[in-house]
Amino acid sequence: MTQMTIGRLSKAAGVKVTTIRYYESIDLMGEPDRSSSGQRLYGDEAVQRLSFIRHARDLGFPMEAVREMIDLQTQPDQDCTAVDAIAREQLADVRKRLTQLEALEAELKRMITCCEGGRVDTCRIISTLNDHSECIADAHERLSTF
Amino acid sequence: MTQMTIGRLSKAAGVKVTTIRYYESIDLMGEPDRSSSGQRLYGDEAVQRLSFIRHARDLGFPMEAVREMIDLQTQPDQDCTAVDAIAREQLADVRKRLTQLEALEAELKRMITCCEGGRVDTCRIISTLNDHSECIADAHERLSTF
DNA sequence: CTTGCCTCTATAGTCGCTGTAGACTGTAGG
DNA sequence: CCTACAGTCTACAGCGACTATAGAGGCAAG
Repeated sequence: MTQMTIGRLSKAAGVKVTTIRYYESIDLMGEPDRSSSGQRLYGDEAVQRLSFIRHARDLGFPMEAVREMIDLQTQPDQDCTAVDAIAREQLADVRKRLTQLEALEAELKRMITCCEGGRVDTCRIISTLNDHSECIADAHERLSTF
Repeated sequence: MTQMTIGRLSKAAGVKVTTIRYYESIDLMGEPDRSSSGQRLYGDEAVQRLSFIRHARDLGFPMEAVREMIDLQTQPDQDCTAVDAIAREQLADVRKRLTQLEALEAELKRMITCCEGGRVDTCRIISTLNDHSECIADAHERLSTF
C-alpha cells in the first residue's frame, strides 16, 4: 500500500481529515501527490510525520516547537543540540505547570472541605474565591477524605 | 473612592481594560454606571467580582462554571450544593491533568536522557516522537540527573 | 492651550483547529 | 448501466477567550 487517500491516512495516523488539510495549509505537511481527479495521495512517510506531530502535541509541545523539529528533521546531518534544547524547555514548562496544578489541587481541596452545604451567602468556596486568604486553618484535619 | 474609571478598576483587580469590556460584552459584569461623557464608572463591588472571576480562572475553572457561580451568588439564600459540585468537578479535572502531566514529565525525561548530542538522524528525541515505544530500557540509570 | 494619557466604539486578528456548504469522485450492489 | 452513498474537493465561517488596532473624543496637569 504505497499510496493512500486522506481518509485512510486520517485513520492510520489518528488525525482528522480536516486537521490534515489544516496542517498542509500551514506548511507542516508538504504538498501531497494528487490523483488525476485531484484527490490527495499520501505515502507511509505521511503517517510517520502525522504521528510525530500528534505525539509532540500530546506531549504539550507548542506548534512552533513542532515546526522547528520538523525543519530539523529535513537536515539530518546537523547535531541535535537544538532538539535537546526544545525538549528541555518543554520539560521545564511541564514542571512549572505541575507545580501550579499541585497548588491548585491543594486549594480546591481546601475549598471543598470548607463547604459544609450551607447557604450560598455563607459558602466558603465563594468567599475563598472572593478573598484568597480564608479558611486555611481548619482545613488540615479533614483533607484525608480527598 | 466610591466610583472609579475602567483604568483604575483594571489596576485594582489586575484585569486588563479590554478584558473588562469583554466580560461586560458577554454579560459577566452588569452594565456599569456612566459619566456624563459616557465613560464607565465602577464601584468597589466590581473589583470584588473581577477578582472572583480572575481567581476562578486562575484555578482553571471553565468560563461556564464561573458564570454559574456568579449567577448563584445573586441568589444567596439557596444552598451551595451546586457550588460544591462545581468545585469537586474541577478538582477531578485537575487530578486528571496532574496525572497526564506526570506521565508527560516522565516521557520528556526519558527523551532527554536518551539524547546524547549526536546527529539529528540518530536523535532519540525525534525517534521517540516518531515511535512511541523506544529508548526505555537504558534510561533508568540516568534519570537521577533530572 | 497644549501635551499626553485615558476612554470610547467597532472591528479584525490570534491559535489550533472544527464545521459548513455545495460540488465532484469513487465504489459497490442491483 | 444506474443508483446510492461514502469519500473528497475548495472556500469560508465559527469557536473560546481574549488581544490589538483605528480613529475619535475626554480629562487633568503644566
